Amino acid sequence: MSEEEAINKHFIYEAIVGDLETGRFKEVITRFPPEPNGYLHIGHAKAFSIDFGMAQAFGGYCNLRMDDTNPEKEDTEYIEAIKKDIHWMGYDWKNFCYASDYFDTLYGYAIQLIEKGLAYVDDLKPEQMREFRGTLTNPGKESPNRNRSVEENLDLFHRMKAGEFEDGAYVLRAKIDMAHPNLNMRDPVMYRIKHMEHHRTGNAWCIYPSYDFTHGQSDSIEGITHSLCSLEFEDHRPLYNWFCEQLEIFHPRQIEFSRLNLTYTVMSKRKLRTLVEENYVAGWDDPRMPTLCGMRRRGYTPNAIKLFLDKVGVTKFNSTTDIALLEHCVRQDLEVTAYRRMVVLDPLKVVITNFPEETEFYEGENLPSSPEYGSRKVALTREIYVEREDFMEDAPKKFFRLSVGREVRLRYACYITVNEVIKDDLGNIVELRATFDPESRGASTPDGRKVKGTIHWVSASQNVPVEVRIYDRLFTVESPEAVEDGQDWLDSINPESIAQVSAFAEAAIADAEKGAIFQFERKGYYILDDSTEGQKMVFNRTVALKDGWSKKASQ
RNA sequence: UGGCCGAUGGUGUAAUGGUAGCACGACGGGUUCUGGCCCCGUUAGUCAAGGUUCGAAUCCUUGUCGGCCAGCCA
Repeated sequence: MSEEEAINKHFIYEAIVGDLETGRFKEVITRFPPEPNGYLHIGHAKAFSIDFGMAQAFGGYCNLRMDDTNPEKEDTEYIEAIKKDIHWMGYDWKNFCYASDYFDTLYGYAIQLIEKGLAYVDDLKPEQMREFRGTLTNPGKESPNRNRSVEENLDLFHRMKAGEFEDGAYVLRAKIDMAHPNLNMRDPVMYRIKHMEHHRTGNAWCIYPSYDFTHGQSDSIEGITHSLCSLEFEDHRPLYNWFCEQLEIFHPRQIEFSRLNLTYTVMSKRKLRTLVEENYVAGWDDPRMPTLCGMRRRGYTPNAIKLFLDKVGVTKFNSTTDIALLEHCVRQDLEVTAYRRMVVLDPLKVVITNFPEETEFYEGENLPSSPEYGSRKVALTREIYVEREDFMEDAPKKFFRLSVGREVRLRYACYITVNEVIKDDLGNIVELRATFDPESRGASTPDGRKVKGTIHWVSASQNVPVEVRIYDRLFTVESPEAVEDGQDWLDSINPESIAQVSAFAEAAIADAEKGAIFQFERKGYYILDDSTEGQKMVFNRTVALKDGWSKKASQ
């Protein structure tokens, strides 16, 4: 179920096998190249699981490289968060690098291309550049500067670097083919002028290389054999290859796969940022966010995420995975790892009238399927709380819970039967009176009679009051990004994606450490929030248990 | 009406010229000290049309539909 599981032999795996067989490469070295301008989400987790996973599968290694070629957008704040999230997922990199480590080398490469007559300095304004580029259906026009002499290009490029020009005054472009059907090949920009401090190189540079002129060469410098990326870079592969060929440097192979999309959420960095900045959520690590830090706070485990990614697979098909699959995977993981505890979320008092004054203690196994994990003592007293929804006055025949005259098992403890319903002046049920069968202590009876229903409960006097945040899907529609005309994607945010209730937990919960995940029996999985302030514990609901009853009842 | 890529049940995928399988979901049943887990069953698919072949999801052609590309973003 974990790392021992056979690896997915997807098309990239097969491609690598092929490369090893033909001798194109002798080893497998990959890289994960995030831009440090946001937090990692589960889509990134798919990407880096492929990067690290393929390296691992073939006995190679993977580098972590910050793609920091644009000082406008990047921030060191994100770098530590990115490292933390990758480590959390259980991966480690061989080398930690920055694209900015290669600025000197890249500058040298640019000069080589100029000298070969394959790059030129252009002073076309951005609007002109757009005009000259042509359109999808029409070829572009060559810039009047395209045939500058090598000497002049060299001089201008040096002066660009020396800071003689304003932002945008000049760019360095590759000289390829203005009529190329792939627009990326129509003399793409290699360097632009930005008088801006860089988080690592400070003010050493006022020209910065573009993605296209950085990525492949960075891969090459690091000896990356397989540069795995998402589908939108397919169109850039010819350019990636062109630079490697013209520069005559080590030539990695770029292979593209489709990104992960999930129903009921959004995955674009821009939209996630909007949710955070416009306070639709409490932050990047809000448990409703698909960010790794959000999912961590929500109670998703690395193993659950890996299980999920494994089921999603790796293809070139643009797909949207049902979030129900992710939810299934967390349940699958937590089912066998999360200790059971009883917590009543919507309390209704029950007085067991024939119960002694003394507290009785029963054993509740932490993990009923694995007794070796031990048990805890559960206190039963004369007054207890049960879930309000577990009582019904006019109950249908199939309602296997509390109702007057119906015997029900208190989990781990004994059998009780409600015989009186107490209401307030408004007719609201405020308390139940019940009796227990002394013979049923231990949750079974000598006569072996069956009780169909078992409910969870908590002592009314020996419990721990806790706060519980019940999270649900962030959006009410499957595809929040597919907005109709006149609608805004923000309109479909689920107003009920968070609800907070005060609950009573059994005493054993008091020992829980932050980040501990429990199954609140019959309800769902909950994690003790890191930010738990004061003495009252706060739990976040990871996911509800499947509920066959409410499904049936609602039909 | 440019280029590149893609298309298998509702969803995500497997089958690499030889019985279309798995998982999720949905539905029905069994079991049960969690209406959970587990077990059993049902549902439902090769985008279309031609061609190659003894045989095509797979190869070829054409078409249809979908994605990406006209940042001095990545």
